[in-house]
Amino acid sequence: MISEEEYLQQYNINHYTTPLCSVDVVIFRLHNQQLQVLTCARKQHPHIGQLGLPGGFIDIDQDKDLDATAHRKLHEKTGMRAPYLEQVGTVGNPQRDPRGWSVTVIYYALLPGTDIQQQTEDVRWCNIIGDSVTEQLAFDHNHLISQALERLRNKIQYTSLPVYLLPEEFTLADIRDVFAAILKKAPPMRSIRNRFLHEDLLEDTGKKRYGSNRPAALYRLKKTAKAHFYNRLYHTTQQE
Amino acid sequence: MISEEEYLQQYNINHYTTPLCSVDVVIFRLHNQQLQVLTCARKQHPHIGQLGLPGGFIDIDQDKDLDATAHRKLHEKTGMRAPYLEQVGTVGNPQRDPRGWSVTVIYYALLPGTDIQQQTEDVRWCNIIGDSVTEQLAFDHNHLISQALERLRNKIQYTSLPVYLLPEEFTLADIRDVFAAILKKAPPMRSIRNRFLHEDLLEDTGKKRYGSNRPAALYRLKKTAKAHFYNRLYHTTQQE
DNA sequence: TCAATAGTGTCTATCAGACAATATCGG
DNA sequence: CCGATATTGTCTGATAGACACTATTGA
Repeated sequence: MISEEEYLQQYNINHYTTPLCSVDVVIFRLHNQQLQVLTCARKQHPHIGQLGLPGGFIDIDQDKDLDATAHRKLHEKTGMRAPYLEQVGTVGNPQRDPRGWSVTVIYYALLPGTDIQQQTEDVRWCNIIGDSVTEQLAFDHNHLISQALERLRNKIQYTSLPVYLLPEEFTLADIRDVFAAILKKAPPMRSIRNRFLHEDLLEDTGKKRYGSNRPAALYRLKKTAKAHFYNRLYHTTQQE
Repeated sequence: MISEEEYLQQYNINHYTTPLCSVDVVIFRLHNQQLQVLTCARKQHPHIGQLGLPGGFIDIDQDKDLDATAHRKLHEKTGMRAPYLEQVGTVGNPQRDPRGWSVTVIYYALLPGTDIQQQTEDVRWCNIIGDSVTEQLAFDHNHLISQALERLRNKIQYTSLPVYLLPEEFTLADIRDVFAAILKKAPPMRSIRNRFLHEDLLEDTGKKRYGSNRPAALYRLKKTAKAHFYNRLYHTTQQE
């Protein structure tokens, strides 16, 4: 029996058959009331040229942990730091990648909403229709989007996540519109109001948004605010 | 530029530096009102001889997906199929394994409670004290237990999971005791009763458990019952 | 009978939601 | 003024929980 020192000295991961291991990030944003996911054209085999999620292999030298890998992928494609990033889960099987048994850790991120067309370089924002995007993505990326979306649809019902999809200043009706965009239905304004104003979560900017109606108060997330968890679900927005 | 066929033909995962990838399972049970986790002595380097979670590498030839790996590990160590198994998340960093950057997918399982000592072969049931076991486990396995336990502590507050830690027939007071064992506090019996009997989840066996007091009705999970999600938390058991 | 635990009745608190009433803008 | 949307007031319903009361066993 050899010692642990000797074992580690001799150990070479490349002598073993291990699965591929990657990280994929589902980046959501709202664009003109439409929920979108960022995709980019693949520059390498397999599925070269096809759209896919930002993601790929862990950089053994650079990434200090899995979250760092996800942050890095996000930053490479958007140049931004996301106000919300969360791990969804991990899928692994021999079919999802033609190179063999492969494992990928799924993250999702929420970016502040925007009405501005930017459409930079090689990235493309795809509309969410149903439970994924309509484009045929590389690997099982359509399915990964479904999983992230399912988490998002559940989680907005008992957390303050909707505000992370909005610009810095927003009205309560904007929150309702986030629900409508993501769930195709929204809780009544009374309920949204009760919830989001009751907690010490938002602050009134004092500013108003004007239209041809009574102006709406503009709120902003408090600097100290963390993602907030409520202890009930809405009734009107539950899936059955 | 080569074709995808050529690329795949030439592709050999062993030419790349990829992280280690494993699955670890945190198997919970209740034993005499004490929450326990199954550990086993490691038979190989690294940390040979030390206690660790059941788990290890994916069997590329045998496992059809990650869940299958988790089920296999569970079955190898317990000879049982768990009534509840769920993926918790995935951790990865260069420190957790002396062989290098490593990723592990954490699962947890709930086994029916038992008062019987079995203590077979090489496995050992460790008591949960605080947020992990007191034994010093291999790798970061104490920390993996904490993560699984945190999920369990949250999830029993809005689901029917407590029943998966009980034997086939149980009383409502047994459910309360599950809460007490896991959270060190329990919701009032009135609330447990309201919740578990209101849904179409349990059925009365007609049998009673006798003691030196009024006998308690024995219930059983309906065959058709899936894990049930309630839409509120208990108030008295929330962490703050 | 008593001790002990099971189970019920009833009232309160919290919060989602229905719905009506009122407020404030542009035009 | 009117139409539109914001905001408030008030009542109802669901359900957790407090608490007192009743039920049923063994000793």
